[in-house]
Amino acid sequence: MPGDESLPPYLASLNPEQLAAVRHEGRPLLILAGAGSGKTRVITTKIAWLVRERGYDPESILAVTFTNKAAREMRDRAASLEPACARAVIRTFHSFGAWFLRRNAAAAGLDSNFTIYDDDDQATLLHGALPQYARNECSRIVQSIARAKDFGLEPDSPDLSRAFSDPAMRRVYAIYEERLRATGNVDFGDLIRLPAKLLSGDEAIRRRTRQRFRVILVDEYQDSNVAQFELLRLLAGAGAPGEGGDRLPVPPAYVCVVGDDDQSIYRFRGAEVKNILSFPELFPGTEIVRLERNYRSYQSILDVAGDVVSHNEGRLGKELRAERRGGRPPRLSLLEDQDEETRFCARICEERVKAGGKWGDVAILYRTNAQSLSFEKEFPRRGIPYRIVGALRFYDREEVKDLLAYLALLLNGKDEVAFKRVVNKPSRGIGETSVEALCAAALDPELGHGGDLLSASAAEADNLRGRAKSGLREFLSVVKGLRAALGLIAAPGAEAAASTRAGDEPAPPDASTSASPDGATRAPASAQPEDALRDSPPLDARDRKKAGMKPQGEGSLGDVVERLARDSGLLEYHRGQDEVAGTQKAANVDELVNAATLYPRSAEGLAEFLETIELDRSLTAEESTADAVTLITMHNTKGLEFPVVVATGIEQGLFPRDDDEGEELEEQRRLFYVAITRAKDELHLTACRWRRIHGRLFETLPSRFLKEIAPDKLEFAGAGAGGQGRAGGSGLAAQGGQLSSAGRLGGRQGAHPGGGAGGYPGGGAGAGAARRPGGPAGKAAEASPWRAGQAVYHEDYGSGVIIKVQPTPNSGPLVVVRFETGKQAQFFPKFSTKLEPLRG
DNA sequence: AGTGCAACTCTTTTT
DNA sequence: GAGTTGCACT
Repeated sequence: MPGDESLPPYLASLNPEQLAAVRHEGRPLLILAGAGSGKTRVITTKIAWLVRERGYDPESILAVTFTNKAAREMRDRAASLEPACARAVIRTFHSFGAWFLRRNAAAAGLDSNFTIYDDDDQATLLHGALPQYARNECSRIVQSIARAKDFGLEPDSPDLSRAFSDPAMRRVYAIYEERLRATGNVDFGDLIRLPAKLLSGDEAIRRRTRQRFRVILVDEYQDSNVAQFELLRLLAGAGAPGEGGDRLPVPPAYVCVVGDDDQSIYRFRGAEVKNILSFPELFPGTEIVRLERNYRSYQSILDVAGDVVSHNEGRLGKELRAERRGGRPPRLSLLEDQDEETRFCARICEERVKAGGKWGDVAILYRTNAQSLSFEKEFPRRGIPYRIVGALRFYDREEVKDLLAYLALLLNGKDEVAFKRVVNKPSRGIGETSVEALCAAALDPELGHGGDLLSASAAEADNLRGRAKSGLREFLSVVKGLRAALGLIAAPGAEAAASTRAGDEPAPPDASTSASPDGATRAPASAQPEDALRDSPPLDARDRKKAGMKPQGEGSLGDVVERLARDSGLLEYHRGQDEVAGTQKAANVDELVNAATLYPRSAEGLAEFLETIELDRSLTAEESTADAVTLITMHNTKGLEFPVVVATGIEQGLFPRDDDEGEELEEQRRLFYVAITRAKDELHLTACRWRRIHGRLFETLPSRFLKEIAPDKLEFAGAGAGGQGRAGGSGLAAQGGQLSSAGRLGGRQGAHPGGGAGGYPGGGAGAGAARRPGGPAGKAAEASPWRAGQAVYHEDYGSGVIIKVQPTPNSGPLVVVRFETGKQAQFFPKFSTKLEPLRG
């Protein structure tokens, strides 16, 4: 639109494409927003514009993102443009799903106080149902089940093979589902799948929902999976070729999705790039706006990013142009090993600060979390403050999870996973046998406990022996006291706290909702009122803190958690552990108590507290504002930017992995693209010649991605081993040539055992020879029987074939063998007597 | 039932 | 290297 009118200030600074995206309305809109193109600004401004200029009720606007952080930022920024936007529903996909299910719990067959199982809980649940599968097998199966749910597949879906290769898994999936439904809880996949099921199966809910949400915005759309697409389609009431065309008297909602196909990096979690690639076909009449002006990086950095991603096929096509011309080319440093890489990174941080910058200007990026370790060791030594994003999660700690499990059990006595976790914690003499008996009793239809383990425990306690019996009684009395404190059951000798369930319909006198002999009541399974969806969304902990909210009245949830820590004996137990092991467990317990003080002391407060934690597990105690270097995985950097970025470990075998090919390889390339485009001013890339993986040393080559960059767009810094300086400072093109040949080798590493060092321009003959006792690499390689493709025989496993060979510094080659049985194993032929090569 | 030791698997990436 | 599992012993 031409600037022929005077724009209100909040629109005036937008560029023409951004303005067009903001002021678009009507048909579906796809905004292709390149990295750093002001995407969040466009979405938030668009929300404000719809409310202000187009008269939309903020509550009729639904905006979904993929991370809690993005949702928070979007909420804050929209509200700062237009205060009424605070009433819009701006959430992550999963948090929206939870919100929706709580309001339609009965129809979905759930407890309204359901909790959300993480992958660990899922594995525990499955292991309980099918003990013949080992615990770690259960973890893997459960991952596949999650994947199936991402694809929107049910146990009886015909194309379930998309998630499982083993047909026996169909039954396992079905059993898992049955067991999960018995707990009344959900897993992450359910948060998407169940709302979609409700919407497609229940016309009243569908109508109500569509009447409410007239605008649907999706951020990071390239990361959506099949189930999320389904949900979007049902919410919108459009884009359904065929079946979605129901006869509701509600026109389709206005749908606007924003994304960047080049930044799709969650395929492993079920994300479908196809969703964004084919959006225009799935939502007929779609209009596309491209945001290609990058306000973040120098052109020199974008050039590199562009080179890399141009090697992918199947893109919508987009070229980022920097508003900041020029800049120094990114620098590639080929280093000897991880220690040198660590020191290299430290030096970059130190130099930045010496030059007047801040620690916080620098981010160190890596592919896997394990790589953070060497930085964590070295940085404190050198006095470099750092912050690790994503790892070391507070809520994953043993002691914290124990307390959370107790809390979940208070809300829902059918929570088998929580029950098993805490019934004997600290040790009360209740062994596995007793626990299994109690679970069986709870699920036995004849006994009528309806899966409620607390009720079953109370009834069965007498059938246990000695210590188990008294221990269980003890446990039950702790639980009972806490339930009373929450107002879930009438407190003995106190005023009926049950009536303080604020804001909810009064609990019906329906006898079926009251099961436990100790008087525990389950949440009422009553129908939801028509306008249930009118509730404004609950605030999360950060919002609460910011608003200085403290629960009024009769104390906070913190009191309950504190009492739980004391009564259960866990606090005392952990104090003891801390003394023995020098840990901080008791302090973590305090921390959790502290977090809970922001919530009211009620069943609702507790459910909200748990949900916040379950959905935002990255939440650290306090977003520290201290100036510190950021240590972060490449995945976690999406949406962030830093003046200085060091992307480490750009090595073949690590990034990409040797077995990455096809779609997966393209995804890794996109991940590299994301990493590169985080840098505003300065970008460094590092690759080590020796890399320690699983505590073992491997010789590596620079990543094949590096040779995809035109040599003149990178600056090369040599190996610099022992501070010897750069390798051949002249002729970048020549070095690029060497690198290219390295890349070729890298792609076929298995066929060139011991020949890896050729990729390192700075390596020099001396250093290389010293590390290869066998003399010239080529010769040694030809003499060796350990080559990929070689047939072998193993005393225990039979015959197989070598699929990969990795040189190591001291142990000779490491060979990976796939046996005819399908088993895969690695050996050091130097040490193993059981493996021998077969003559072809 | 709980402890201690040896062996084994695993690694991407996260809502 | 780490975390977990399985087994034997107390």
